[in-house]
Amino acid sequence: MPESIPLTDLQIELMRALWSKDEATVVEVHQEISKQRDLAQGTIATLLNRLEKKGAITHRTEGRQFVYRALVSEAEVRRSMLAQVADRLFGGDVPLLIHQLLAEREVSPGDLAEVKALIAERETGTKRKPAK
Amino acid sequence: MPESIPLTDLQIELMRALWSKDEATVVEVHQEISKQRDLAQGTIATLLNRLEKKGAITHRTEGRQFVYRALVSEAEVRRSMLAQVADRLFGGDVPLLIHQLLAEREVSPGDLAEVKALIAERETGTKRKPAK
DNA sequence: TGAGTAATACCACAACTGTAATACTACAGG
DNA sequence: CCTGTAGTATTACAGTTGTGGTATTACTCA
Repeated sequence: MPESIPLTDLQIELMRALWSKDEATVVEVHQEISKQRDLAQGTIATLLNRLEKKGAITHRTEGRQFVYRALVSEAEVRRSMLAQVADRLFGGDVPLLIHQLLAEREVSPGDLAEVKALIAERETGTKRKPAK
Repeated sequence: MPESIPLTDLQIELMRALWSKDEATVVEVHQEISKQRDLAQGTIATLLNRLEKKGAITHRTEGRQFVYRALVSEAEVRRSMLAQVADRLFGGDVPLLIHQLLAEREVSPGDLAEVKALIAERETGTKRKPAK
């Protein structure tokens, strides 16, 4: 596991912009972010810079523009951040966490069915999880 | 909903110490934290101070000691942080989140059963969710 | 070829975090 | 009464974050 860089909210927003399109110039990221909040383009550039220094992204140069690309995948970040919350806040109690989730938000019947299917899978071992 | 103060990891650890015993002196919190990491007592005092300034905790004075108490409940923090992750990182996709959870960690059969029960509850509307 | 313009680089700044040394204060025991 | 000591307050400092102004650079088009 790549040693899981911790990301702040804003940083995650930037990463999302990159994840959503694989590669993006500063301007593109800026546009993406602008849908949510109003930051100067220079700010975005600085933030991307810092993310690069932390190893979360890279860039290549295309003409005079920088084209950024994520180095950590969305899946990795999801994994580590979720694990973080599950462990530190729920003491690893997965059912409790799921309970919280189901209790506090609208979940469509279709989604419930989906979750049930997931559980069935786990139970029958259909999708074998590598024996530890 | 009390406007959900954001907490860092260390801060959550402090809060956990308080949550676990309802009230605690600086020394007690320090002892609790010492199980995990090695911080000076003065550091703990400073951190508790800052948490108080942010409104996450209060204290009363007992003799020359401060007895701290959490103002935000563990449940509230769980709620808001989980919502945070669910929304910002999973785009609100609860099944995806649960999938991640089940895929990445050991879940006992008992826990699976528990989760199934939760879902059944939701489905039958035992705990009625207000029709949207 | 010169000027406008679009990009990035560089620098600044305040707030917050992690961490602790040091100073101050008040009680307990002699 | 004086002093050790246990406890809190004050101050410090470096690193990170959020934010943006200003300087540079390098195309593009007349």
